[in-house]
Amino acid sequence: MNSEFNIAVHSLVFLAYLPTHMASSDLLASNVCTNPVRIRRVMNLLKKNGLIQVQKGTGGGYILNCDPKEVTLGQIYRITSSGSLVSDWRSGDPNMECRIASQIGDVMSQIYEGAEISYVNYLSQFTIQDILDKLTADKKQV
Amino acid sequence: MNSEFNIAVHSLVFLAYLPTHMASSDLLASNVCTNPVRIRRVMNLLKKNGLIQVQKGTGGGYILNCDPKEVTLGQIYRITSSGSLVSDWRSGDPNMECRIASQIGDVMSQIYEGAEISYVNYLSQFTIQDILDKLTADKKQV
DNA sequence: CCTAAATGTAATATTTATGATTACATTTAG
DNA sequence: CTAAATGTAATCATAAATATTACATTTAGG
Repeated sequence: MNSEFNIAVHSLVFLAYLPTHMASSDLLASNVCTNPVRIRRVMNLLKKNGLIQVQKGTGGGYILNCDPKEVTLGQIYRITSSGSLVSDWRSGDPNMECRIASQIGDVMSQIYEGAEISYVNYLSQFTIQDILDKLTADKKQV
Repeated sequence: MNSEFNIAVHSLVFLAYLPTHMASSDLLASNVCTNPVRIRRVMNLLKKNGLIQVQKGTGGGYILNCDPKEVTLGQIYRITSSGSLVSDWRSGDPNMECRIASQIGDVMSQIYEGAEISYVNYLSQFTIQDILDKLTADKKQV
């Protein structure tokens, strides 16, 4: 899987952590440890889905536009990475005579479709706020 | 995800389809549409886990050594592709000051661990025989 | 009105991952 | 003894992922 899902979750958690602060792509990039262009591309997806607001020009950047308790990792996955579980390599070949070789590609695709649904369901049990809470919980003193 | 899981499933279904036939890596490779070296590597994993028997030398090859009604895609996934769901790219960096950036890699890893478990559970509902049945079921006449 | 700082986005380069090929040692039936 | 098979390492080729560069556009503020 590519890592845009990670970038989206990280960025949203960051924005939820500083909800009044306008964060630039440079700031997000250095926190996430990637480059600003990737951040802008991912943020653009999140904007199109209404999860953040964007301010262009001087002093601009990104700010949260959703309730972190309501947005789940399942939603974010669907926005950034839908279909990524499906193997792009298919065994066999539809043009072959053999019933196994000619059809198994389709059968495996169906199974991956189901896996995708089960994966989204799993991710939907976590909200942005859940992740933020894990990160800001005070640690036991040693 | 890499495609060794697909190759393993396809090969096992093929062997289950011809349970008395010794299939060479060349034969499997041409049915799966890949090269014999990959087949042998994957078959070797399956052999180590007792799912097939191998006969070296002239006239050798692979033959099923399990009950296709008992072996699930979950088991096969664990053999060939365990951990492949975990994104190898980590956002943030443990050495940074920021609590988000320094810890989110670990938190996301935990989530991927859980996803892996849920994925294996999903795959465990399908057996080799289930796949074979889908492929050999007679189609409606048109 | 100008400038500096920001996003949007395309094009390109670099790096990493995946898959294919080649080569050869080993095994074994006949 | 030979031919046909597996096991496996090394190398090559291709594809995918990520980073960089470049530049058009937007906009706050002097």
